[in-house]
Amino acid sequence: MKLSTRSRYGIRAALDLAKNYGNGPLQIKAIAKTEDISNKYLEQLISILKAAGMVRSVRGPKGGYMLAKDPSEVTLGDIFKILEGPFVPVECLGDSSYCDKCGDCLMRPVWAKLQGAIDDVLDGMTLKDLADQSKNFDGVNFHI
Amino acid sequence: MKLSTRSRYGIRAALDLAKNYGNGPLQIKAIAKTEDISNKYLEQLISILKAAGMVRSVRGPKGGYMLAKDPSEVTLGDIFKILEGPFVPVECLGDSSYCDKCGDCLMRPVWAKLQGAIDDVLDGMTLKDLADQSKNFDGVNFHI
DNA sequence: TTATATACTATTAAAGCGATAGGAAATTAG
DNA sequence: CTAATTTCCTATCGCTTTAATAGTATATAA
Repeated sequence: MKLSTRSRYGIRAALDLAKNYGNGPLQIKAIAKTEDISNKYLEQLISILKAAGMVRSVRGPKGGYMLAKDPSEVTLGDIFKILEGPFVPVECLGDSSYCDKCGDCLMRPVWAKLQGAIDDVLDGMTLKDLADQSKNFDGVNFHI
Repeated sequence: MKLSTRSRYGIRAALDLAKNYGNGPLQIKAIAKTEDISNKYLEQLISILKAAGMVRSVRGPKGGYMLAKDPSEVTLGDIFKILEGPFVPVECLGDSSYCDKCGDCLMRPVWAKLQGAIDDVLDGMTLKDLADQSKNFDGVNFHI
């Protein structure tokens, strides 16, 4: 079980935006280059983030993207939920009317616990946390 | 982000085997019927569990499958790791030589924490725990 | 007016998932 | 010995998702 590139690319791009927060727009081309991600593919991912209200955009020359919120208010969980959908191990967790036997279900509490554990980790880390840490490194932040 | 049917089917089948532990082999046909899973597909999943040493088999009439260990020694994490592969958000977690900059990597500790949180939940629940709980219910254990 | 950058939509190759199919090999019952 | 039963093994298939590529339209700064 692995993460898709979507969330990883998304987090990298979002971190670049976070580090540039307050300094005007950052262009797809620039992000794609520093992160070594396909220009057009990254465009799609960022447009998803934009549709979800996480980033704003400016068109035309000197345009680009910027975070819509302060980096301290954006968690990794936010990015995940947008790009991969919420972690819902089984349908009935999100929709209790999915099945008429949820009350008797042996596994439902286990899945709920799993969901909670994952959310705790991802919601407990903000882009600001990461950006602060990245000051200790020179250049590239992470590589996968 | 959702679980595949593999681990869910696998857990259901393993729980049936756990409840039958000590009473001789249980046949694919029987498990598939009570769990309403495709016979042939379940066969493949159980053969994976067998290759991993989790179940034993007896061929021929009156044959079938049985758990190779006591249900108290089989965790949900075991089943997951066999059927879905270990939860390794990124390659470099399992293979530290994957990338020569793991020491500088900002995200690696985050992924490691996530992996730990998931493993804690799944490794903390055994088939015996589930089998004991299932005695409180009549018939079907869970439904997804 | 032109160059630059986002916006939008379509397409594609490859991989994984869930399932189906058919026959080989082992074992038991008669 | 034979027939029935059950696991074992491998191939295939339809479908969806992923990651990426491509092309055109639209907005805007200089």
